[in-house]
Amino acid sequence: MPPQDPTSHLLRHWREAVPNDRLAHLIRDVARAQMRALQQRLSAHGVSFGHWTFLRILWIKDGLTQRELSELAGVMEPTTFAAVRAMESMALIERRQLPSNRKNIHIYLTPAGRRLEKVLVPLAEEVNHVSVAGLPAKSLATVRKCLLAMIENLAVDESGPGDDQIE
Amino acid sequence: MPPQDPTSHLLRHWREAVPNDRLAHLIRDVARAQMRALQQRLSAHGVSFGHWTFLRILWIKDGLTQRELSELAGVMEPTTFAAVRAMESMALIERRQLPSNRKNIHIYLTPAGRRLEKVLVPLAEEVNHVSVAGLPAKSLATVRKCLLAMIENLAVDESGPGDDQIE
DNA sequence: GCAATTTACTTAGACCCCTAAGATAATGCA
DNA sequence: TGCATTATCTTAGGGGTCTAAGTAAATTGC
Repeated sequence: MPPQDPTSHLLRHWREAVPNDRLAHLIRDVARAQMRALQQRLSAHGVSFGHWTFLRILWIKDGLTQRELSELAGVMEPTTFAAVRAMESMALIERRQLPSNRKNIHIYLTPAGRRLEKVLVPLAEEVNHVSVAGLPAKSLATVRKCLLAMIENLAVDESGPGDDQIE
Repeated sequence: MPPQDPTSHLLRHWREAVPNDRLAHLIRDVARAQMRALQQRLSAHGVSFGHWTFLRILWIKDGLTQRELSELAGVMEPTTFAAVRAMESMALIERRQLPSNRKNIHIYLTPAGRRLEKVLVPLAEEVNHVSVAGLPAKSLATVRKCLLAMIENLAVDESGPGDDQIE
């Protein structure tokens, strides 16, 4: 029985042929493996990974506009739009227009959406826990610091050439 | 002029509201930022990010079957199939059946596909270079080690419950 | 007050990745 | 040999993400 799951392929791949270079691929593969692990757990509750991203934000504060939600999630608006539409049809959220502004659409959790917090958050914590098992806190602090620095470096790269912003 | 690029959103997001937890999201965001950075550079040469993944492997060794290519890339076969079909239509690769086996399809680089190596590899190296700028080699070694351990942890999680393999 | 600009949501289309299932060739075994 | 099993490629369909462009409301500036 050959291992069917993608993460096993990944594992052999990295064990057998790690070029000293190509940190990017390693990061990407970890991201995918983590996503799959969470997705698998979420699906038992009828929630997709994409919804999780937005629910997390809404549990902290709802009533945000789609634009605000997009910024907080770090995705473009069409992505948010699609997720919001799907979650609305699942009755996890509601979209309301306030009389003060007919353009902005505010997203509110329904009771069902709010209830999911207690169910879903432990699943994410479990994935986090599983994935860092056996790793010293000090190393993880280094990982966090490096990843954050990489995001900063890449943000400069992305916005840098072309439009030099006034910061 | 509000910053339009997603990485800037990400950056503010992580600077302003880093929960001590949620390493997963950080990893995911770095992966996306890196992918965007490379994609942007590749697109100048008419190559998509998906093609890059497979070209990298084929530059090292071509003539692989789609199955083998999938394993090495760490993706499922339909993903490989779509990429291979696209690259064939771009004349970067050729698909050949050997007389010994009419089921297996072997993927070979065309001269055009092979030539891209010299053009594209430096772009990936540049992204790597940009993203780790200013980070000490020792920290990066820790990052690499942790990420590899995380892949192992997640692979166990994914294949573990259900079918206990004989290893 | 109204035209021009900006902002926010939406649509359309593309790419990457997955799962599930279909088609066909190769292999194993009675 | 011939049937059952397995392996490989393929198709279908869906989710998540992006860019580019369309629509409509709000704001700005004359």
